[in-house]
Amino acid sequence: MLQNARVLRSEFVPTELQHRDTEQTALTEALEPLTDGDRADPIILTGPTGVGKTTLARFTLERLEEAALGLQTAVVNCWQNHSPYRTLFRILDELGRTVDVHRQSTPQDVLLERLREFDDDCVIVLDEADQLEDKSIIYDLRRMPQFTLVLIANREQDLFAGLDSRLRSRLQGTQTVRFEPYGVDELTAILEARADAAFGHPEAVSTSLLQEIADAAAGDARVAITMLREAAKTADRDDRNQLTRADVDAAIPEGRQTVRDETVESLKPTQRTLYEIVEAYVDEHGEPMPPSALYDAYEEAADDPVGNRQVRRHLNKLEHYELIAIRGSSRDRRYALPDTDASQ
DNA sequence: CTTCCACAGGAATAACAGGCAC
DNA sequence: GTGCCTGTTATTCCTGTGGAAG
Repeated sequence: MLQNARVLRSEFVPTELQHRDTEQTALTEALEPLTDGDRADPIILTGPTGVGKTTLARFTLERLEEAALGLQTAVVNCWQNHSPYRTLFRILDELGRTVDVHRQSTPQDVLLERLREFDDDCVIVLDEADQLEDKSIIYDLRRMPQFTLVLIANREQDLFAGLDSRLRSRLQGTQTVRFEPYGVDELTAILEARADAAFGHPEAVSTSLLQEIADAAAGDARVAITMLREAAKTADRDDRNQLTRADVDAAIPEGRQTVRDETVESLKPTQRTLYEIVEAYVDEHGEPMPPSALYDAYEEAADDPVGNRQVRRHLNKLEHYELIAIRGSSRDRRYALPDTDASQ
């Protein structure tokens, strides 16, 4: 039944965006000067996950590249490239300027120098910019006149946290486009469009089933599309050309799990061990985990355990990735799972 | 009130791995 | 190969915090 599975990938950029008109207009207008060869001011996109921030940025850049000849773009995910070095490397990579830059043995200063020498107009999108380990590279990039910055973050305050005060005051004046979670109807419409493109025939899935998925996804399009993909995979495997309620009901928890697994996959072994320990403890006891129990369990589980301090560093990373939640200070510190509450 | 304890997290430093020049 | 860069991860040492025990 799957005619075009590609459109069910969450990173797929559709040819038409739905329910993001005001955001789209705002971003397009902010980048307008580039079509005349001028530099545009930085712009910030904020909102929870799965509301189309990244998709809109990519979508808009594609249009812009058609309108402004010679304009270059670089989209970098700072979650996956959180060290300053990696981020700079990725930007150069996106711009095709890594030819004579050798991984690992080229100092960060040289990467910055390469960027400084770059002489075409260019839009740099820092996706998940709040995850940057060292945000001073935002400052460095901003000072280079050929670059226009688009900063994407879940919450504006996370982006500003850890920013140099000079830069903060400058960025505070910049335009922010805020994305709200999709409503059930909006999400259903998005799913409908994807379903039509993915399955050659319109009766493959009923609107009410899509509505059910949209409702379960709580405004997160990435989760919703993943759920639809899981359901489609099941039907495809059984060689059916229609999605059943059973497919959908099974896909709802699966889709959620898949999204989480994708994150856990990218963790380093130590981090994954720690995450699994916290997850297992909370599952079993139904309450957050106290530090001593966590350290003991970790030393038990790891074959070559890392030191106390390093464990804490990894736990902070996990919190950053929103895989665990850290509550309380000093004595009553507890490690929990983040509340999957989408009402923010 | 002082002391102790469990814990957090900063700073300096070391160990390591990839890549380059020789 | 050796030596020398680099970024990354881990260790060691340290100071600070806040509740509990004395």
